[in-house]
Amino acid sequence: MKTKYNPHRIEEKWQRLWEEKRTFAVSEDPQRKKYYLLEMFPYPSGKIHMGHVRNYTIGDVVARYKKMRGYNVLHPMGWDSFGMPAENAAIEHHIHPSVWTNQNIEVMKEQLKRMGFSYDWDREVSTCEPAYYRWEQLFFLWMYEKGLAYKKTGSVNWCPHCQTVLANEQVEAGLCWRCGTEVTEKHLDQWFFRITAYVEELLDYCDKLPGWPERVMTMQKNWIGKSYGCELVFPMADGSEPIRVFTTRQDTIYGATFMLVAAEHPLTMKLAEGTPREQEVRSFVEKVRKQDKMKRTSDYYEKEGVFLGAYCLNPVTEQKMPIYAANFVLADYGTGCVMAVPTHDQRDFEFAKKYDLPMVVVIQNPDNPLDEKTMTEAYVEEGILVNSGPFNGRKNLQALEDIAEHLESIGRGRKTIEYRLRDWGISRQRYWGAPIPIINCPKCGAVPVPESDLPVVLPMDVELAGEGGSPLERVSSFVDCLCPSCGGPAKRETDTMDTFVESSWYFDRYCSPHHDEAPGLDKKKVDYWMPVDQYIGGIEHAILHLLYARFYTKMLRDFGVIGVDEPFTNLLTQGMVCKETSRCPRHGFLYPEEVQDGVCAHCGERVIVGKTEKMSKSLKNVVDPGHLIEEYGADTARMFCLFASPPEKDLEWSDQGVDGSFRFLSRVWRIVQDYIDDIADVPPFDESREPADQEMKDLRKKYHQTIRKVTIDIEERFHFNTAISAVMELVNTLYQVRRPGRDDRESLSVVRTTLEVTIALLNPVIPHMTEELRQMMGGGGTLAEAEWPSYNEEVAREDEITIVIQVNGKVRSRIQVAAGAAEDEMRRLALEDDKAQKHIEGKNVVKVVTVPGKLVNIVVR
RNA sequence: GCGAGAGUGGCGGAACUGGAAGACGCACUGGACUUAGGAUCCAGCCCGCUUGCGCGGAUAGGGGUUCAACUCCCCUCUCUCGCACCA
Repeated sequence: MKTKYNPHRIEEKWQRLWEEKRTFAVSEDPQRKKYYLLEMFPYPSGKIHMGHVRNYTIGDVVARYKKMRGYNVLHPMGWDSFGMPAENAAIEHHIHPSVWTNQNIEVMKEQLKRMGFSYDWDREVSTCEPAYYRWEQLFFLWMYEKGLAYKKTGSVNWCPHCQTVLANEQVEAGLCWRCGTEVTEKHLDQWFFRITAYVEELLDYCDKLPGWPERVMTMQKNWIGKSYGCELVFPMADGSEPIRVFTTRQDTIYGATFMLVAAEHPLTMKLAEGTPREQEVRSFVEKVRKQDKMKRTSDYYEKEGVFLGAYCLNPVTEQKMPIYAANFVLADYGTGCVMAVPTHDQRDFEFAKKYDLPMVVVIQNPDNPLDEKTMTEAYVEEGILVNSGPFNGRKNLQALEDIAEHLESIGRGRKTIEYRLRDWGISRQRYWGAPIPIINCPKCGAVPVPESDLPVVLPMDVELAGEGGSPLERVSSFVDCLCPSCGGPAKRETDTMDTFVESSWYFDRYCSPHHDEAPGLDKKKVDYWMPVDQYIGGIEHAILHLLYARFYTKMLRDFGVIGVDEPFTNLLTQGMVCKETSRCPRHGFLYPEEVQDGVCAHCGERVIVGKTEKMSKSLKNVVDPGHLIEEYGADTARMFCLFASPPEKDLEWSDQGVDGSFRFLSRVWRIVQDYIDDIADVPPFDESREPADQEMKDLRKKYHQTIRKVTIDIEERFHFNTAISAVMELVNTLYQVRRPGRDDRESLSVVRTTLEVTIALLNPVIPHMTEELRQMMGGGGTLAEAEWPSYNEEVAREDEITIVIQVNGKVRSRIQVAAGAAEDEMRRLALEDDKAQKHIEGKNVVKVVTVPGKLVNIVVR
């Protein structure tokens, strides 16, 4: 019986079957080795895109592979379902965020199921449900108690478009990371998580996670930005409160000739107040505040400042140093004040030149002596200390430590460490997020909601108009409440939490998704599954999400809720899905379906093909997975995503590539159909024997080699593209084999096993078709629950090898030798070889290099 | 500017620790089968000279180490990503 490959019928059939049989449902089994495979959960934005398809296909292959290898595999899926788009949709389409979100979840869940991913859907988690965020609120209370959550007034990044506060990390080059609007400054009371309490451990473990890509670790280290230095004390000339600065360059202290203060620093106005300069300084500060918002328009601002009319003293030279406010000094790094050493810092140099301030060389260039009067830029290299009192003549870097100690001994400084990392601002003036469980009482201040009153549920009856402020402020039934402490009238906190909080622990929740007792995590189950063995997701989360999740994990560990130090043992950051853009001179960017035969479907103009970029709606260079499945089926979509490039690289979309993948699937399908009648009642090959027929012997060897190659490619490198290539070779080989006669049962059994191996190896990639073929061939059960094929190293080994003969490094001939040929033998055969002889003739053989199993190189002169 | 990564046929990509450059696929060319095919099967396919065999050149460019370099070292160019006044 021969049938045509009909992906839809097959795929829907097996998806139904897996669901009915609960094939991928798992529970803790201490007898078996666990494997926790996790892909970053999606935001339910509407429907899935190719980025999801790729990410989840990669994960699914690993999950299915590990299952076949006998692991107890946890492979969950859920929804990062709080966030601004739901609120924007509510404003635009007058639909409640929860309705919009749940509709999207339904659609996307259907799509994921249609892709055939092996999720345990019983563990589905949706972060916008009170059953989820109530535990987050509980953690918040614990954090508040321990001082890990606190409130602070501060200037924050404000996006006028989204009407919300943004974390530093959400501001990219002065623009809102979501909408690209220019970010302004606003002063508000904000909630913060004290991530800095864990800064050392977070940094430490950067070197203890060998399963993470180097560059992600580097990015995290840079983000944390640890620097060793000194806090130095500069007395004021008039004896008032001294100025403290942080520096990593205490070796240049003798060259510090003036002092810089951040314009926004309180000290700036304090020093200027009541002096004739007050007006001038005030307008400068205003100017800098505005400058800040124009970050994007200029690469670097021109360095500017204003003299504050005051002086401090250099702590070692006792020289008077004028104090300036400057636009390039950061208020929130170090102490907000900087000692200026114009000779050895480029910024200070430019500043000194502009305002004609004194310069003293303190690090001399040994090769090319410096002179303050002729220098055109700061000297920032190493050198010999000069004009530095007792430290003259020493190498500057080697004196760093001694100078620090000297300053400490005279009470003018101490060694400190400074970090770039700031505490995590989690307040959002938004509706669609987890409420912060705090009540603000006019008498008692901020009072935590009692644990027994959790969850603080987001009210459903809310009006979303899109105007400023938090929508929750207008819901009096939510806001007005009684103070848990004094019983008087109070107001509920209306800020909601950053959605990165939800994604900082969802992987823990997957371990016991229905556990409804505090703290929402069943320790025994979490201990069994955590940590995540393999995490897969986009590089765009290299810093924020991953750093927050690491922080949260350490904190929950310290709360005694979980038992691991780090959440993700191995991390794979997959590349983006890209496609060329198409553009019509009249209609702008076009969707692929708006282009027909190279012309615009609307006006017939020739389409301009642009460069390849990440698929995005704005460029319209997107392929809808829905259409792809409709046309080719899920198996082809999966196949293409894996075959086109290795997972960590960007994937360039190619319609022809998709065709090619489909063709290969058809080719596999056809060859099974071709043999199906002949092998119907033939058993698999009995591996304890050897086929009599040479061709069958070779075919058997080939499938053993293929199993080996595919196993290694998946196991060691996740290189599915080369694994698939290997199976393609096997299929090609089978096509080449002379067809055995109907009564040649031995040869047919080799063919049967070849087909079975092909199907098993491809199962993680194209699960539907392979299940169907196995069933057609008379296999029982499902491949999903079958064992990964094994190979015999002995059989896989080549018994004859091609040896390359080189003369002076150039390939001149190739010979076949037995696999175990001795070096002498190889050498003899090479020297006797006719083709090699021609190149040796008349010359001296100087040397012969033999590499067993590879080559012989004859060096002649 | 600093840091990380990359650069291989017409294209996507192979080549693990230095040992046959270009696996596999796409595109292209030819053949077979066909009423026909954009289906399928088979074959060819880095470039140049030869047009059989053979020879030479090729892994961004230049230099080096080595019997041997896509692979290691130095310099230059290009691209991508991250950070970007962090004192």
